[in-house]
Amino acid sequence: MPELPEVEIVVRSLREDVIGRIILDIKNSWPNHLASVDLVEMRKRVIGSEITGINRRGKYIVFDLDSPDTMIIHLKMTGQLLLQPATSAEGDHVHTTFLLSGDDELRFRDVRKFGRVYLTQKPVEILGQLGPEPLSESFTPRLLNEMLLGRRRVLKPLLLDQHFISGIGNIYADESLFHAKLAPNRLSNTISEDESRQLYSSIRKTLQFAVDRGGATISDYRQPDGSEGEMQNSFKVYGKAGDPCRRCDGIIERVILGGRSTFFCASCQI
DNA sequence: ACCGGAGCCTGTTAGC
DNA sequence: TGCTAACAGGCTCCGG
Repeated sequence: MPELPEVEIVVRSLREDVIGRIILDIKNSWPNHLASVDLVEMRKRVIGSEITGINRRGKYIVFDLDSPDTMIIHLKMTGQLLLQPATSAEGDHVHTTFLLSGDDELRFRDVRKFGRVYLTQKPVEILGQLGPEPLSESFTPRLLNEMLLGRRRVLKPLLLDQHFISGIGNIYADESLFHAKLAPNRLSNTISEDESRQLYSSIRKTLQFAVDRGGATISDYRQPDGSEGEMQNSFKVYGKAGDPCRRCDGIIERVILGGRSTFFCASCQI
């Protein structure tokens, strides 16, 4: 579900409301949610710790604690992190809960249960393989051009590869390729320098535009206060099969690439 | 190195 | 209306 913009919104919201709080208790009703240590170990190492920082790396949410441990959460397809009064009704599909000082609970709701909570003293072992952050200063047109030429892979699946660039998912890959006027089945080593520059700027603009709109709510995504994003109203191709292209007289098509639904206009994406 | 498929899970929707 | 199959924002593992 959530891609970089959605995770970024969650992180900003939690950073505002959760930093400085103490984790007082942890509950879990779906053991597979806890990826690196079980509940007993997790409680032993985390209860009593203060949350000192919250950051995003790719689609991972990284909680700094005032202990040697770092807690890392991945929402995968349907995960939500909700900050709610501890006295409020928990609702369905909440599998892991953190009771925080201030009488609020941070609730990890996750319908499909793909999400994961990691606890580690070596976060680099989880985050170290990720590709560059597309919105960071160090991600430059020149770097992207070199990265594309260094591979011979189909463009769309390559954009989804978190080792290549981190944070892009199925929606924003398609939207970025549309804005760059590039066909999703192009091979990366055939992208010209000019096309590469177009792709660079499309990725940056698309992601930043989505962040500015609070992310996209399709079914599950919510901000931690429960509110929805607006970006779903601005999609140009994602989920638009059969619709007229917004840029030319073509029709948006749906194909499968790398096992994922891919929406594009075959007339103007070349 | 890269690709395709299966697997992890449940809920919703499209099609018959 | 009711059942079944397909599909969903992610990612990892495996075999070829």
